[in-house]
Amino acid sequence: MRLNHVPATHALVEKLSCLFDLAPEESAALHALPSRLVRLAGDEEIHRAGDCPTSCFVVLDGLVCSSKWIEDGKRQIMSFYVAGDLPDIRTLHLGVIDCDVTAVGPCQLAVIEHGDLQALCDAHPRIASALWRCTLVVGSVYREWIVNIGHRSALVRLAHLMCELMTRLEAVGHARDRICNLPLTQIHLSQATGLSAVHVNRSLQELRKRGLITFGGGRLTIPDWDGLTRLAYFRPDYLYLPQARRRAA
Amino acid sequence: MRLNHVPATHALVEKLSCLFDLAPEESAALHALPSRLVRLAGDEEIHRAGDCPTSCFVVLDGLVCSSKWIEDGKRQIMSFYVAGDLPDIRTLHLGVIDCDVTAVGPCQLAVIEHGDLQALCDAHPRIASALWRCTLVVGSVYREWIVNIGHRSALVRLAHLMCELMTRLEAVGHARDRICNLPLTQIHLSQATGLSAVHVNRSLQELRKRGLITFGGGRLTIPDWDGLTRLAYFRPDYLYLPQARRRAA
DNA sequence: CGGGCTTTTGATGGTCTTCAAATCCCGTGG
DNA sequence: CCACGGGATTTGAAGACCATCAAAAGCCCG
Repeated sequence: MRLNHVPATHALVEKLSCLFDLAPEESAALHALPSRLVRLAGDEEIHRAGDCPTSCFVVLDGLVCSSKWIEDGKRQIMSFYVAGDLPDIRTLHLGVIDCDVTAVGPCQLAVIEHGDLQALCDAHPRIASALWRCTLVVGSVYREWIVNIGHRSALVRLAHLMCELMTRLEAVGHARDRICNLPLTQIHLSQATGLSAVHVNRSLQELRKRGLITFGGGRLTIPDWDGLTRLAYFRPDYLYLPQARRRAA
Repeated sequence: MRLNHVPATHALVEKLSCLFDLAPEESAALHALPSRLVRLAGDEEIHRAGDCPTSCFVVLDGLVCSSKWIEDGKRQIMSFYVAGDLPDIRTLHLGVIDCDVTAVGPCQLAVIEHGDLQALCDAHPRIASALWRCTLVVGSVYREWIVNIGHRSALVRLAHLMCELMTRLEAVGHARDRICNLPLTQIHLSQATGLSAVHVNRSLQELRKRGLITFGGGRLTIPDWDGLTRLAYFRPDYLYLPQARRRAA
């Protein structure tokens, strides 16, 4: 809970400078943004549906997800968030949050008070625009998930999710050579894809048998990237990844 | 294609005044916003995936949807838009659009150039915030669709969609007494729910047999609202409908 | 009246779910 | 060091739900 101006600043500058050239005063404002560092163990709840948070956070490290509990005791995961993402920035404008937000594995977050973030947006419209844009990209990912869950078979659905996560982790430098840490259980995967855990298990075996992935122990490897993307019909356009700076990092 | 300052203005003032009290200068700015009226027949394409639109539009009347064509020639509808909605406002910040936007039935739209909308946002941050909020609500609807498609049975899935559309149409005064015009075919419903058209047909019959809905000929009636919402586990929270002003209209 | 789209019906089969139990894995405590 | 326990993974078998294929019937509009 100690005050620490470094973490959020760094992650946000990193993120926003991919979207547009930060002016000196914008950089300065970001550096002045107060934030506090929070560490969480796996499966810790950050927000519960119905909460009215008064702060937002940036994921510095680890994996976060948003989910809803369904009427029959099942859970649907709606999205994952990786380093640099702002999972709950919408609470700045919506107030009540309509889903749970949970740390999947051990996480490091930088928490920013709504007031500070709002002041930043008021003073720097281009930063506000960039944050707006971030929420629009998240919306685009939702759309792709609707496609994935609505129309694709279990095998393809899982393959697509693997492609997405690997691509997003690579984009922020958390994956290299198609290898990344991914603290997901097969149960998480079943909740994210709308499949039963048993069927996820069998589909994963099939993907492994085809030599497309290695997955287990919190680690994902994709030895045959072309094969997996072809199977998954994966086109990364919907992620709206900034091309610049990616390789430089 | 004629210039007409009335339509977009009126719809936007209507929409935004639900979210916050418009200051006189904000009202004035909205009234000064140039827009042109466009009428479309059913099934007319507004944007195609990959386009880079230079304008946005407000739905004045009718139904619009966004959709993607899947690899095997099928189509997934990701969302519907009713009067007052801004289906493509994200193009203001994202540039390329990643899905098709199509008129479902006959529509009336008010088109606004990106430049004019951007100028409005620059000059009036509270309007920009309100528009941002609108895109966040759309995101919330996406999340609920992921839940719906991912975890609910065909019958419940359709029931939920009916509840959502009726609620949204009522909120903008386009439904009364649980009756509304809804120019959807069963094929549209199948594309929106990820079900086969045949199964949609059978599920609709079941809903009718239970006395929950009447649907056909472009018209939806829900004689047993409580029964339908109970079946669908429908909780309208995720729509973030403004309570005020609704009844007054 | 005819053509095209939508809706409806029937029959079959595949994908995925559910239930149940065994195995594995890993951290904990005796 | 090993026994224990709980969660995760794996396997098997049965059946539900939904997709697919095919074709008939209904409907609207030219």
